[in-house]
Amino acid sequence: MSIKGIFPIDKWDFQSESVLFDLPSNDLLLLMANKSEQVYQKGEIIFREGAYPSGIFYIVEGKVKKYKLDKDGKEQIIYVANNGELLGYHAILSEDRYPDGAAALEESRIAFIPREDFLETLDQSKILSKRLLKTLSHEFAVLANSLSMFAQKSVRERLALQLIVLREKYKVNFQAGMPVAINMSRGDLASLVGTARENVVRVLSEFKEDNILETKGRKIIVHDVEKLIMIADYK
Amino acid sequence: MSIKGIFPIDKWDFQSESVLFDLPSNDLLLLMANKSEQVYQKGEIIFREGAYPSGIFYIVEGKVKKYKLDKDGKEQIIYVANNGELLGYHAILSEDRYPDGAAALEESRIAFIPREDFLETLDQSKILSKRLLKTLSHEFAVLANSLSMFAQKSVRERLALQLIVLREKYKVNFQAGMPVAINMSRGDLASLVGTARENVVRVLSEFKEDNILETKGRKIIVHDVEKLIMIADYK
DNA sequence: CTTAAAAAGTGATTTTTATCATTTTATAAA
DNA sequence: TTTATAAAATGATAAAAATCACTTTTTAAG
Repeated sequence: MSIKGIFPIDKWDFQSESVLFDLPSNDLLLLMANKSEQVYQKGEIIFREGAYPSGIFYIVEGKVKKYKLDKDGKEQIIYVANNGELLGYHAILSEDRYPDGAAALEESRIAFIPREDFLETLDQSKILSKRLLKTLSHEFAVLANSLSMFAQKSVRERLALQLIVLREKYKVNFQAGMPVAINMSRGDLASLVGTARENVVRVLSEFKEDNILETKGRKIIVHDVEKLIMIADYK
Repeated sequence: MSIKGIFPIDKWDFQSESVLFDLPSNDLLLLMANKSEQVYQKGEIIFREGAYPSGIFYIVEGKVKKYKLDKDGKEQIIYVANNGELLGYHAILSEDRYPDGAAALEESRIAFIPREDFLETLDQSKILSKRLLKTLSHEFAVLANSLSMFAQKSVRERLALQLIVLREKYKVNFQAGMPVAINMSRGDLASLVGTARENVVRVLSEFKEDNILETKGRKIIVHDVEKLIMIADYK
């Protein structure tokens, strides 16, 4: 059984991979006319919060964290973007600066599309504009969910929830029953869950005790998603 | 001096009032062809989270809370919408159900625009579509800010911040130096700040001690916004 | 392989926040 | 005005989370 039957994954996941999917070839050609691809190393910054946007990015392969830094430099991860997702379009569309920064969570291949090409294609393509409206409204729902999660759930519940979501993102060539390794540092996990590193480690140990998961170095292998779903949803 | 010189209010405020402003009269006529206006009493529900959207709403006069309920019925306010703002368009655009509920915070006059009229106007009006893209991307920035606020700031800091924002929303015919009364129950304030009612009361008492504000019954009159800005921004 | 540096993990303690019990004050209907 | 009801306020205590100090393990460079 897919996770969709037992957990509402789309409440926690953007759908920006559907923006370019099967776009009319005219539109796609125009959009991609001057694209340039680049490989970002793990930890490398793609753009910084507050910078003026020069274009949008498409994740060909890899994972990217979108985050904000507070004035003490403490990082809060807003979202983990995966293969096929777009980055940086909010700033262009809102005619403002990047509302958050983006950095590679692992070695990632990312295409850059200049601002002008994006805006021109948008101007010509009703379908692109419709899809962006759809994606952005869905993102609103996702962020509203995250918001109330932070306001109302405990660290234990939030960690359980993020592990469920991350497990989906770290699936590659997944087959039922196969283990999934979440390869993320405790620091990043802490900044995603919104707590201190030590608390993440402690709750992970509890989860190990309860045979919910095992850790191999930094890798987290989830064995019992159902239990995580229980913990995330119920007290 | 306006608050904009000393506090980035647009980081915390949507801009959906600009969506319909000065829209070409053709578009506006089409959109408003079948609008119907209704008065909602304080506390009355406009739409419920999870319901299928039948249209969008325009706040002619009044204030509306957008909120989510957790499974124990505990409320989390996502946003306080004011005069001139639109409601309910996310659900229509994402072709999904309402991601949050909406209820009147005070007696409010609200216009309803049927789904079909909204979609038809959107289909014909490039400018409407552009404005929605701009508004939605800006909302992303606002929610990202709220998210990291919840994850990183203390109750005291969050309350200070929300009081600054609410003070702007409760300004009517404001002139420099004039007091502004925030007329909101401690319960609603608590669900906006994401804490228990008792904590809101306690922090408000501290603020009274420090001559930052006074309370008259449920009304909160802010005397020293600068101090609130200090508290919200700095430890 | 060895080893230095970085990351993960543990324990003790403090601080913050939530919860529960109760009193005081405001509000609005009779 | 009186009075019942709801909301606000206060105090004590419990629970959750943050912080600090430290040890152990992992990782990757030489």
